[in-house]
Amino acid sequence: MTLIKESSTIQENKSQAFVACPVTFVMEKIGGYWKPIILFNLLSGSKRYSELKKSIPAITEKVLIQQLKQLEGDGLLIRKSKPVVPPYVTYELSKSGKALHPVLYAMAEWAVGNSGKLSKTFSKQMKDFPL
Amino acid sequence: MTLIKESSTIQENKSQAFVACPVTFVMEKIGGYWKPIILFNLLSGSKRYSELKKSIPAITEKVLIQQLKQLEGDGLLIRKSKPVVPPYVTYELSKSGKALHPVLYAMAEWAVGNSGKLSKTFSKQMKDFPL
DNA sequence: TAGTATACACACTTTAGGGTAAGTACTTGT
DNA sequence: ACAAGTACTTACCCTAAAGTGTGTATACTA
Repeated sequence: MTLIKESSTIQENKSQAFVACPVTFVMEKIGGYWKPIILFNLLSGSKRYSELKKSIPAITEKVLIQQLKQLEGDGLLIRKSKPVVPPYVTYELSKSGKALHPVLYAMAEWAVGNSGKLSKTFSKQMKDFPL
Repeated sequence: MTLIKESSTIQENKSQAFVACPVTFVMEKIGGYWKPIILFNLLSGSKRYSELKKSIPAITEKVLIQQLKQLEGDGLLIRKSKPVVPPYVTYELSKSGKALHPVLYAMAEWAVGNSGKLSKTFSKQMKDFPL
């Protein structure tokens, strides 16, 4: 995790917007490209690290843990590990993580309605959407 | 606008996730850091370029137009310009842009409920939330 | 005549995020 | 003896996003 330069204008700009706009606050937490996908995959319940990997084949291991750590740090999910060999680690949504359900759901609904050709694919996914 | 290298693994990864996950589809459209904020500011109605700039002081001009162009390109908003001097350009949400309202609203609600100290600030903003 | 306002455009630099590849520790299966 | 599985970690590199600064056309105003 590379440190953030204090003089970074980007960060200053972000923190400006951050206090002013609730939507930006959300983007700070789940704005990373993979985060919504990870949360989406955890909506259906707790999963092992390896299960997540299988669910999201396109993500690399480094990025997956990186994002998981950040989400954990932001209190959106909870990591549970059993002290066994081989390791057994599960991730599940925290209370505020679960509270994101309406957001993810609204996103998915919008995708279904506004994706044109893809809508059929998405509609299938929506059938499995955990309500 | 720099061209995207076809061999880019990132893009391949993204397009993989893109077809598989509705949430990712949404992130493709509004995933940029500033896009939700811009959309949020346009929810209340059409605005001139300069008004947007004032509403979002932290964004630079370059990034603002860049994002506006992308949003326009993705069909989320409509640009209208009057052929006068000085120029008079307004931006407003398109139909699918307006359809994002539930998403933005869900985000804002989540922010109000999960921001701790900031919740008061956000609650004030929510009073002005265009329903 | 110089200044102001508007909505950009362009070139250049910085930064954060993400990708690649390799390694670790320990046990179980062949 | 050796590979395989598990959940990571580390070091290095590349790219896309974002920031900085300057320029432009035109009309109105002081």
